[in-house]
Formats: sequence, structure tokens, C-alpha cells
Amino acid sequence: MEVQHCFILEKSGKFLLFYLEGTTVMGALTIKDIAKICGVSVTTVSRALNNYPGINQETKDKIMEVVREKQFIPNNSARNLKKLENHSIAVLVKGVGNPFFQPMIATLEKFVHKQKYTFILQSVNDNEDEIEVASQLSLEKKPKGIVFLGGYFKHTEAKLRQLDLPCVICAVGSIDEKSSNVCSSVHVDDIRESYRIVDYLCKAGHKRIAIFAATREDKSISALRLEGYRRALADNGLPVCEELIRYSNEGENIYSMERGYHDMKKLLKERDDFTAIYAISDNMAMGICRALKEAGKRIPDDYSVAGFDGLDMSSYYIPTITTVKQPVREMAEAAAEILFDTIENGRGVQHRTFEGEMLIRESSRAIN
Amino acid sequence: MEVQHCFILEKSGKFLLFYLEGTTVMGALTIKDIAKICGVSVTTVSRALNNYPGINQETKDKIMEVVREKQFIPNNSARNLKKLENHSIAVLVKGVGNPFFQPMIATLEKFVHKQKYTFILQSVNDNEDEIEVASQLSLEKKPKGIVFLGGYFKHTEAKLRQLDLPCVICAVGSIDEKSSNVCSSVHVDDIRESYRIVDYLCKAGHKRIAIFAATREDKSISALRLEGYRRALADNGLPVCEELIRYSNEGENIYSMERGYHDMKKLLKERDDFTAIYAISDNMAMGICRALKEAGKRIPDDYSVAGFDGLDMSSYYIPTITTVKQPVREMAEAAAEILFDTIENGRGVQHRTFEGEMLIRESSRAIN
DNA sequence: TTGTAAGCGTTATCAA
DNA sequence: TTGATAACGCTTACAA
Repeated sequence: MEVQHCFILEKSGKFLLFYLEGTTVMGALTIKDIAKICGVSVTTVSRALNNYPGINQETKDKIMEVVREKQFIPNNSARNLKKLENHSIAVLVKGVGNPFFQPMIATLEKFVHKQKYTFILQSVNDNEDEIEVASQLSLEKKPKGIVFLGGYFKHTEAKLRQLDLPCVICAVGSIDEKSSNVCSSVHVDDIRESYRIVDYLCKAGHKRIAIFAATREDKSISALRLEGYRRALADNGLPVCEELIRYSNEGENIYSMERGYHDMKKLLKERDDFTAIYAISDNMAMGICRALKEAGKRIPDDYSVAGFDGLDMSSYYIPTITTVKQPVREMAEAAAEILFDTIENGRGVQHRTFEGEMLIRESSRAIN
Repeated sequence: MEVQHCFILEKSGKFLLFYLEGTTVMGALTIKDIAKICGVSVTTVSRALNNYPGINQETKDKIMEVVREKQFIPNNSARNLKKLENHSIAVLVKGVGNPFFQPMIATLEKFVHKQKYTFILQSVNDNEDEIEVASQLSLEKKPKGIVFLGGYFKHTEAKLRQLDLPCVICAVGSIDEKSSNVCSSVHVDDIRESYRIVDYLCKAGHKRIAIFAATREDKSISALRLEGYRRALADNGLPVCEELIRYSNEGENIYSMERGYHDMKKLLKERDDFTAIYAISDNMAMGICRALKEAGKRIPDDYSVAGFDGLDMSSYYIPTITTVKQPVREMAEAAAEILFDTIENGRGVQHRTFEGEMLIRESSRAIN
């Protein structure tokens, strides 16, 4: 091992070993050390660091110089502990990585930064309770507001109220009626949008339409979109064939391409008494297309395929996927607006429902 | 506004307003309040909360009962401030949302949990310095180790050493030679893998192969993959046509489908003296396919297309994309192994290079 | 313009 | 088995 040139600095009573480049080895510097080095009090250093008024510019410059030189980083835990609020907005996403949320996250971040707030992106695991995570985060970082992306939101009013923070639930299926007194929300009407696309398929002459839903027990978006499907069939005088409702098995990644692919293969083996497949996510729709292609079927000649969401990807796929696009950027924008309206103007809970956009593309056709 | 039933609790000298459900309205409970309610000291509560030995089971049960009942959540900032270490692993991702990282993140999380560590996922913005973020996080959460996913890593040894934490850089193009004394790494040999796929195209009879690279100035994976391209052409006795090297413009989302799509349209307008297109990302390759399709070109009959990465998506696309797949799950596993080997066994810096897997699929063909 | 000192909510050390 | 009490590193009255 090579001997390194170094120097010693007294730090909070202990001694610090420094490399020449200024890199410490025995623990991080604190505001106290900076104060000592600069020959001022910690208060003054704090003032310099936080751009507080009432500090001599020269003093400030000198301090900041040392801060830079020593690469001092203030300890956020200590800050958060002391501070009552944290000029920041937290976004909790159940399933970062889900391409559906990408544009939303980007939009939110831009908006938040424009308002000069700090943006905190917190991922929530599938098996975690988003409110639990939110409570922890709230205590720890003390943000001014929270946006929830995804998840299910079967929460009691008490739990939500406990959060005691302006929050907006965005793009979540069924919101507990009770939550709506406490939390704002932004979403599309899943039943209506689902209805529209199924209605389109019916009007295009499809009489037997398979649907790929989530689990049989689902009470969230899948249940809503399935309801839209049932209503559209009913209104078009078509019977619902329960065999054509394809629920996902446990453990499958419900909305994934993989699931669409495998379940489509299975469906093709089981029956062929349908002319269209409606998947409640674009991802599944693409997996379905692939399965059809491998089975030698042509899209849309042999089968029409429709999805839901309007992922960017769905317009690059071959064929492009017929779908109903959720206006994700607008929705995220609205979520942010509502949040800031609550934070800065004290406005109460708001609920906004957006219209989806029907995109009839290459994967579907009219039959006669 | 409806009047709510509530009760009052003295809290740290102040008074708290409680709803009947136990929800507080005037600030969160602290360990002190719990101690007071239970008639024990804060130390004892802390011991109960942290599963420390040397506490009467009955006392513990009673405390935990109150904790549950009052929905007490310990303040993490205070914990982090006091604790020297935090039985946790942090994963810093430049570009969460990038589908390439999804399986890696999932693999890492599983591994970390299996080791009974807490998993911290931290997203790093494009414009942020990953080492800066890591330093902050290290100070704030005091994790036992860090995995970096993505980014560029042109960092001085001093900056990296300053981190003073076991860390592994995973799936990053060019690692500064200096960093390698400080940080472990896991990656594929971008030059070699790129060489292989271009070599395959050459051997398949393609003499003029366009490549979609990142910016002209890039010094990262793009530069490496481009180098592989040049070498493969050279070894196959083919000249490099600089016009067929398509750099991305500023501001474009360099590796995206969108970029592949637009730049392919442009390329088609400009020239047609090539038979294959090699994109340094699968995403681009799919955008390219879409552009070709819209131009009425057939793949692979008119043009062969190849990508890089081996995204799951690339096997569901129509046509499936010829690519070289990075063994992302194995790489993530290796990164975790190395990290824990360093943390628990004190092993030094390690570097592992993985082989990619050539996947010759529908988007390319041999020509004669 | 600067400094002193009292917390913020925990954990850790010691003594009981 | 428990409890005082001193940190942890910072912010913030309040005083000078």
C-alpha cells in the first residue's frame, strides 16, 4: 500500500486525516468545522449556506470559499430534523419504470422546478402501502405536498387525513369515496373510455371481442375497464361471453407484454370464436400482436387488436396499436396545478376527470 | 364544516388535538409521547422499537401496542442523524424509467432484501452529478454501499475516494482509469460486443452499414460502440463512410425510439446507399423499423436492422430485433455480490466483464 | 452584522 | 431490566 501525503485537521475535538486533494478519510466535516476554519460562528455559516439576509457579503464569500474548497456538504438529516417545512414536493410512484408514468414524472418534475421547489421522487414497492411510505416521507423530509402515481387507494379516510398534507392522487383507478374529501384527484373515467373503444370495435362489426383483464378479484382500473366493456357490448346488443374474458393468473406481471403474449397463445389454442382482442393495457396489446404473428395470424385482417393507455411505444409498434390515449402530460400538469393551488392559495380538494383520445390505428379494422 | 369528535393529549408540553380514529392534527407523535403514555422512559421505547435485547417482553408488548394504536412512526431524520450506519444499500440510477435498468433494479432489490438490508432507490437526474448525489445520500442515510446504474463516470479519483464507501459501477461505458482503484465495476465490453454484431452484418454480406450513434462529442458507450463498428468494418476490408455515421443532434433524447424514427426518415431522404442500419440501442432500432415501414420498406428484405442491449421489448417487436443482449440480471447479481463481498468480507475493488449474447432475429438477413 | 444557546427526535453510554 | 443524559448536525430565537 502506497503512503499518501496528507495533513491533519482538528475536527470537533477529534482529528481528521486529510488527503492533499482535500478528501477526508475519517468522517465528514460539519458546519462547526467550517465555522472554526473561518473563525466565525456556526450561525454565520448557516446564514451563508442558506442565503439568509443580514450577513456581510465578504464574510459570506469567505465562508463559501472554504465550503467549496473543503467540499463541505450539509447534513440533510439534521436539516430535516430541525426544519418544519422543506420547500419540496414529493412524488410517490407505485412502479417507477412503468413507461406509462415516465411522461408524467418528467412533466411533474419540470413543473415543480419551475415553481422553485425541490422535486423528490420516491418509488413505492408493489408490496408497500403508499400511505405508509408517504407518512414516513412526510415526517422525514417534510415536503409541502405529495402526488401519488399509481397504486390502488383503498384507504380509510383516517389514514389519509393523518397524512395532513395537500395531496393529489393521479391516474389511479377507483378512489375510495371517502378519500375524496381529503385528497384531490386527477384521472380519466376508465369506464367511459373503455366503453368508447369497445363500442368502436362493436360498431366496426366485431361481435365477439375477447378482453384481457387483470385478476378476477381486481377492484381497480381493471374492474372499471371491464365494466365499460360489458356496457358497450350490452348497448350494442351483444351478449357477454364469460369465456372471452381472460383474467390473469396470480403472480403474472398483469399488464405486461409477456402476459399478453402467453395468454394470447393460450387463448388461440383454446378457441377461435372471436375477431377482436381488447387488452386493458398497450403493453399487453403488443404482446398479443406478437403471439398472433407467431401463430401466423395477420393483424388486422384476421384479428383486430386494441389496447389502452396510449403509450408512446404504441405508435412505434408494427402495427401501430389502436388504443385510447390518456392525456398523461396534461394530467400531470393538472395534478401539479391543483397541488400548488392548495399549497399556496389554500384551495380545497379538487377532482378533475380528463377525456381520453381514441386512436384508431393499424391494429384494428372494420369487418362486414 | 362538520364538527368532529376529538380528544386532547398533552404532547411535549404542548397540546395535541386527536380525532377519534387516533389521527392527530397538530403534529406528529414522538418517542417522548409514547414514553409518557406508556409510563416508561424514551430509552425503553427506543429499545422496543429497535428490537434491542435486555427489555422485558411485557413492557415491550405494551409499548408496541401503543405504537400501533397511535400509529406512531419514528422520525427517520433523527435516526439517521444519530446512527453511524444504516444496514442499507443505495442504488443510484441515472434514468430510472430507462427500460434497460428495470430488470437490474428488480434483481438488485431482491438480492439486497435477501441479505436483510434495506433497499434505497435513488434517481439521479441527467443534469445532476451522481457522485454529488451519492455524497449527499451517504451523509443523510449512511448506507453500507452504493451501486451506480448508468451515467458517465468521468470523475476524479479524489471525488470518488471522498465517498469513502464500497461502491460498484454497473453498466457504464467508459470508466475513468483512475476510478478503478476506488470503485468496483461490472460491465460488458462495448467495443467487443459492438464489433461482433457489426461483424455479423458484414459477414452476412452487408457492405454499407449505417450506424446511429450518440453525439459526435460522446466519450461514453457510444464512442466505444462506434469504435467496435469501425474495427469490424476494417477487419472485413470495408471502408468507413463517415456519411453513414449518424450522430444525434443536441437536445434529442439520444437513445429513444423517437430519435431513431426521425433520424431514419431523414436518412432515407438523404441517401439509399446502404443495406443495413445498426443502432446502438434497441429503442432506436425499433424507431428505425417504424420509419422504414412507413416509407414502404420491408425488413429485412430491403434493409437489415440491428440494435444493442437486448431489451425484453425487442423480442416482442415485429419484426423481432437482431441485437446483442447484455446479461442484465447476471450483471446486477454480480454487482450485488461484489458489493456485499466488500462490505462483509472486506474484499477490495473488483472488475467484472460480461459477455453479451448475439441474438440474430427477424430484423436482419444475409444478402448475396 | 454576528454570536450564544436551545432545541429538532432519535440512539448510545452509563449508571441504577 | 430500566432510566438519565449526552450527543448527532443543523436552524433559529434572542442577545449583543
